[in-house]
Formats: sequence, structure tokens, C-alpha cells
Amino acid sequence: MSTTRGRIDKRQAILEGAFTVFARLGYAQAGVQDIAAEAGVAKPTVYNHMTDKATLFRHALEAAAQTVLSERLAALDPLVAPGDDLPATLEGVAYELLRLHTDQRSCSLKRLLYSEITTFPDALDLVLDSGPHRLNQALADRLARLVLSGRLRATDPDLAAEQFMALLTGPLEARTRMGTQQITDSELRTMARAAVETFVRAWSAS
Amino acid sequence: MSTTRGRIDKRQAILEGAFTVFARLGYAQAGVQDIAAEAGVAKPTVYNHMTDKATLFRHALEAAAQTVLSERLAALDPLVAPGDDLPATLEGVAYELLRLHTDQRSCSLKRLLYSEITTFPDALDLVLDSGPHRLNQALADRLARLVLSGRLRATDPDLAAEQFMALLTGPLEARTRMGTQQITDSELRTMARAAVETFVRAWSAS
DNA sequence: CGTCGATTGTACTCACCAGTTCAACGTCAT
DNA sequence: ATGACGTTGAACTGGTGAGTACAATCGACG
Repeated sequence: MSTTRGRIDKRQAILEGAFTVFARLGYAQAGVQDIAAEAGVAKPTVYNHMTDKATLFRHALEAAAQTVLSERLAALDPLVAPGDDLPATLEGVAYELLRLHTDQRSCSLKRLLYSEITTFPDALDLVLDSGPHRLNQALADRLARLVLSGRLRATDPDLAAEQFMALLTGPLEARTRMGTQQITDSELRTMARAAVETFVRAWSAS
Repeated sequence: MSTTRGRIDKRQAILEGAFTVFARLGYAQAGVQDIAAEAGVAKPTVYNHMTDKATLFRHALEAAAQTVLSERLAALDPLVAPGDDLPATLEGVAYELLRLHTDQRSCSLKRLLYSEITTFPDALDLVLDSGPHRLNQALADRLARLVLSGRLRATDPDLAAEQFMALLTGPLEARTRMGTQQITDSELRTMARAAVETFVRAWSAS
């Protein structure tokens, strides 16, 4: 049993190490040697678990995407039972989403996706469908319940969710210089407040 | 003179060919040989004009960025003298911006930037500062004049510009599958209308 | 202890490609 | 014509890295 355990651990270590190195150097520059070293493993061991550098890349991306998605979904939780102060609840969720969008893993994942779309067109299916789309869906669901309780305008919740995310993450690209620059926490708060204020002004019932 | 002409033409051909091939294959996969072929030129000629593959990349990016920026700035022109129907004018500008944001060159440029940030950190300075930032500035200027004429709320025009662009281009990423999927013209119209409607609802004077 | 499978280090093959060299060629200016 | 200069094709060098082969080692389990 512990041997199986060991194998699983190695596999995990390899996937995480691979993502780390790919994120740091890009697909082409990252050597399988480097990845093995990062994972604390010998090069042949990598090829014992993954047939290819390419499939290694795909699996590493997929794993990272899973993590990122679940984190973001969890951030939406407060919306299922918003308090009396809806804007405050929205602002909390917005801040949390911003924090997640600016962290290391998210930025690296986005960069890697963008950079290797041309050489790995199928990576999109592994990540995107299980990514922003599912998040939008979840957010739209939460917003729809707010519509029913008369707190939001009774129009397309999907559109509302889309625009909420747009208002939130749109300004990020410029501010973080495409994810290369970290941002202060108070600035994140400010951005969340600005996005929510505009969103509420445009979408609140009345 | 015609020899000079010829040299200039070769240089242009090389830059354009380089951007095309880099966009198609990515920096690492693109061979200087391929680029030379695309430009209709011999490989040593490339090295006659550019010292390096890296500097070739930088110059190609810079040239493409210039083109993209000037196109987008031109799209803002209608805002200097908007007609009586402000939303209609905004919608026209929005549509034009969307069209430019979805075209081949823009998408490729964005992808290349994202992919090579790690290996070319300085490319950001060549492109970003002369890119979205300048565009936002210009848009904010136009919006400020609308504030003065009492058509928009008298708060931060920079924020307004930022959110206008966010509402516009945020939904793009998902819809175009990160620029890999083309989008129908009517859908572009719809997106422009939705963005402008929300923007006006949140920012119009009233 | 002995066996089996996974792991390790090392060292190798093989392909690919950036960058260079060189001799031949075209073209324009004087 | 002649010379200067950019261009061209082809062949070469050197480095790098994916993937593999192999013999030695480790650790679990009967």
C-alpha cells in the first residue's frame, strides 16, 4: 500500500513541479531535467509516469485548472445567503475573487494558456470549459435568486454575471501589467468597491 | 534611392513576416528560416537587418503594437463630436472597438505578449505603455468633455473609461475562446449594445 | 533472505536550430 | 566597364534538449 502511496506522491510532485517550472520558464524553455529536479525526482521517473513532455504539460495544466476553479467557486459561497446589506456582500465576494485572480497560480495558468493555445489547441477544452464558463454559470445562478427576491433587475442573469466579472477583472490586466506586478491589498479593496458600485447602480432593482 | 527603397521594403517584409510566423507558431517554434521564407528573403538577409532572433521579435512586436494602437485610437474619433443620440454614438464606437479587438493582429499580439512576458519582460514596456494605457487616456479625455456638457455623471472619467473598456472587452475572452474563435458580426453588435446599455445606466447624468 | 517493481544516476543518440561563412550574383552610381 | 553593396543559396558549426538504455539501488512483501 505504501508503495502505491509513494507512486501517487511522486506523480503529484511531478505535476506540481511541472506547473511551477512551466510557469517560470514557459513550455519551450522548461527542460524535463529542470522539472524532475523541481519535483525532487529523476528524469526517467518523469517518463515513467508521463509518456511525453506534451502530455506532462497537459496534465499539469489540468490539475492547476481544477484547483483554481474550485477556489473561485468557493469564493461565491456568501452569495447564497446574502445579509441585509447586499452591496457589502457583493463587495466581499468581489474582493475575494480579485485576490484569487491576482495570485501566482491563476496568473501563471492564464499566461500558459495564452502562450500555448497555438501549439496545444486542445488545452482550451481541458481548462476553459471547466473554468470561466462554469464560474459564470454559478454566479448567474446566485444572481438569479437575488432577482427572485426582488433585489436585482429582472433581466438576463447570465448577462449580469458576465458583466460583473468583466467590471471586476477587466481593470486587473492594466493594473497588474498582465499579472507581472503584484498589487496592494488596499488597491484591491478599492477596485472591488468601484466595480460593485457600478454594478449595483446598473443592476439593482428600482 | 531605389536601393534604399529596396532595403526598406525588405525590412518591412521581414518585420511583417516575422510577426506572422511568430503569431502562427510562437517564439520558440518559429524558425528564422521560416520567417525568411515567409518574407520572401534569404536567411542571411534577416541577420543583415536584425542582429538576433530576440531583437527581431522585439521589433516585430513593436511594429504590430503601433499599428494596433493607432487603429484603436482612430476608432474613438466619433466621440469628439457626438450627435444628439449619445448612446448611439457610444454604441458605434463600442462596435468598432470590438471589431478591432477581435481581429487577427490584435489577438495574435495579445497572445504573443502573454506568452513571452517571462522571457521578454521588457516587451511590456514597448507595447503596454503605448497600448491600453494610452487608449484609456484618450477615452477618458473624450468622456471628460461629455461630463462638462452635462451628459455624464461628474465623477472620475478615468474610472469611467476603464469600466467602459472592461464591459466591452471582458466578455470577449469567453466568447472568442481566447481569440481562437471568430465571432459573428451581429453578435458583436449585440455585445456592444449590452455594454453600452449597462454603461449608460451606471454613468449617465440624471 | 530473496524477489519484484519502482527509482536513480549516468551517459548516450538523435534531431533541430541559431548564427556564420563563403563564393557567386544582381544592380545601381559614376 | 568597374567597383561597392546588398542579396542569395548552400553548407557548416556548436549547443541544447527530448527521449532512451542500462546497470545499480531501494523498499516492500512473502
